[in-house]
Amino acid sequence: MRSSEVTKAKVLQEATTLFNTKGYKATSLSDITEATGLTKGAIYRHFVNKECLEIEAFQKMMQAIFITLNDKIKAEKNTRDKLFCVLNLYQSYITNPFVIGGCPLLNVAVEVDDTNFELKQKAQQALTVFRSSIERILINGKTHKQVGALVNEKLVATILISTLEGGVMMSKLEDSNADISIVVNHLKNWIVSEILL
Amino acid sequence: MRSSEVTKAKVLQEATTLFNTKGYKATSLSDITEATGLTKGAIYRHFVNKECLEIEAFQKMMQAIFITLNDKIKAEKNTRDKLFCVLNLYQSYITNPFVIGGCPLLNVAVEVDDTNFELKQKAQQALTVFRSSIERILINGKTHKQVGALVNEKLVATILISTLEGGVMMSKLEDSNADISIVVNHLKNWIVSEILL
DNA sequence: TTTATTTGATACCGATTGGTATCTTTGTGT
DNA sequence: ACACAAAGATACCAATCGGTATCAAATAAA
Repeated sequence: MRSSEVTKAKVLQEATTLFNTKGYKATSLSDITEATGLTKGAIYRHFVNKECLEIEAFQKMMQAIFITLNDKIKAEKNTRDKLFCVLNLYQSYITNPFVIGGCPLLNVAVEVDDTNFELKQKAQQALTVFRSSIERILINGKTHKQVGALVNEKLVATILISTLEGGVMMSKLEDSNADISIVVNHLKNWIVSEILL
Repeated sequence: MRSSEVTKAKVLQEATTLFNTKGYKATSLSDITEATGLTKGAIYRHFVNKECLEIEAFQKMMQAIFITLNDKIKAEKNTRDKLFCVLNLYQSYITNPFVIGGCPLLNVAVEVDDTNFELKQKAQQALTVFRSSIERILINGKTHKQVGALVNEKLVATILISTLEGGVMMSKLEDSNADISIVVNHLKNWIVSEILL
């Protein structure tokens, strides 16, 4: 790894953490220079402006999450355990912060408005990717006779994501893992009793 | 109403909208002076600093929502319709923006960190109030034999809030009411089939 | 009507924002 | 070892931030 790539990676790493905890707009360049020990000149050598850094950081974060999640999904054999990987991911946002600051998708989705056009677009794409990977599990589950044929996979994906995102929001606000645990437990029961065969 | 009260109310009104759409930190004093047509001097006559304005605006917004919601709940006779009032409130965040910018509780919960101590505390209190008003509906429903005796009202309240908040987040991100409609419809079915007698 | 108080406007403050031009240093290929 | 390009540091920029001291106008009390 070239030294410049190390620098860029360090900037992305620190910026990612700051963006996901303080917020994108609320994180200043000086926050990033302070965290990295670098100067503004060094940072702007690798990113044309702050908006590009924001987008790259978000993309890199979501990519890392998706890759990790997909690996875990692939490692499981049956539909139930594959779906549980998704629940465990959200549980981990609170209990075992893979990336501190909660769910990056939730954070961006709530922060952006119509002035952050590109970042919002990236968040929309991330949601689409996430959605379809859940739907794919369910569709594959149907072909393997593990999921009820009448199950609406779009509906299930929406309910899973919305409930989990809300659970993360509540747990983060309360500084407690009670809510996300309740949510995950409830969804597990729901999956077993209503989705799976 | 004294003229100074009119001014303060106008500032709170415009600030509320801006905070709930752009975000609290992202809304500057000049945004507010521009929206109200007033000057900084006039605003700081009524609010000691921006943080106090943020807190008062959030409090006023949540109070208005709770009062409206409670009125609608009281106007309904049975448990089912009372619970549906809560669902309709969240549906309205998207379809009939009582206050534009989505759910104020969600917005604050996601934006605040440990540096916004007081605002976070107010959001926590709002969640507690909201939670217990749902639990109260369920407890009253039990005494009137409309809710199953085995129903865990804390769990139900958590599931309802988390799912609805997540639904608002998704619908706002997608600029569509598809997700919140799916969520509300699903929760209505759940309430009828699993909660009510 | 005169006086006193409140309310809002103006002009300013230091600090910080994102961003850039320039210089020095570092590393690399020959 | 030398030349050249890439990377990072320094110093600056205009614009904006939240906040305030002061002044004028409007209102209320006398």
